[in-house]
Amino acid sequence: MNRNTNSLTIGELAALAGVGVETIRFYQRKGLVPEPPKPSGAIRRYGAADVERLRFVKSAQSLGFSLDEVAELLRLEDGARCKEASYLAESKLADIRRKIAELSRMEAALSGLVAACHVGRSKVSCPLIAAFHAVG
Amino acid sequence: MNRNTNSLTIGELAALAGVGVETIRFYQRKGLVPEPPKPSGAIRRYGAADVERLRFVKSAQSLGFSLDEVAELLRLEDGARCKEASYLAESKLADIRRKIAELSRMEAALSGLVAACHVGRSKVSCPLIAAFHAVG
DNA sequence: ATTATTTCCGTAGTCAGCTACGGAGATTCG
DNA sequence: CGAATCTCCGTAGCTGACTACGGAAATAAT
Repeated sequence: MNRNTNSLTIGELAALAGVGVETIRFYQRKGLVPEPPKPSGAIRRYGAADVERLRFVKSAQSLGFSLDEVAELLRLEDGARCKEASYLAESKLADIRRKIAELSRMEAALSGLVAACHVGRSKVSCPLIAAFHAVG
Repeated sequence: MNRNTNSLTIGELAALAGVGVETIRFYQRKGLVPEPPKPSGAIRRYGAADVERLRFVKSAQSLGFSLDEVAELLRLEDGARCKEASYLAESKLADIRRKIAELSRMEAALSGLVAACHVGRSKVSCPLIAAFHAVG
């Protein structure tokens, strides 16, 4: 499993990244992941970088980013021009920080609930929504 | 705008929560938000709690929770039994903490990129994906 | 070498989450 | 009071993100 050799078939890539083969093709059509040239016969080969890229797409997606937004994040990874990259990065940073803040409020509310449950009695009400009053 | 009076029509509720009227009806059918009884004529009335609940749904959704998962979070809010509530809460807490950890790695990677850009020269590459190598 | 997988590629179907439509009744405005 | 606006409810259509299908060509297995 050499880091610089592209020895994987699309099926192996899919298995390693935890997605379906059809999902990879779909992402290729959208330009989210590269469609490498055919080295020998008629079968494309993939490497470790492709596995990581696919995992990144899935992670970002589970954090509430749409595929279009993931594409923007990937443009940063791919090394856009500094000026525009930093502009886009700042905007994404704001998104990310907002998400972290909201999740932190959720976490506080839920861990409070769990703690109250473990202690025992006490009126168990879950101020999950209340934790969001301060949000935008 | 009294906190305990339900004086809003569905249209006003939608405007305050920043969603469409049809979206509210859709959520009512799914059981995510209550469909109050008709007080006088044939028109339902809503209050501040409904506004907060809708905002919560939208927030949770933007953090990568599906509507089914949001429904589970809301069951906690609605005061499920302590035993089961705490079990579900612990599981959701794990989700939330994983999301926070992933977002924090993203944040570190991106703010590093922005800092490098502001400093000036230096090869601007964005190790966004690399920040995820440690993830599960 | 023949059979079984797998790849490739295009097109079509599926599911979640809305969004729009239509028509009857309720409410509000001038 | 009459017209415009809104609500109610059911059903149908749309977008994003897959997922399945089908048939030819390539590769792997026995």
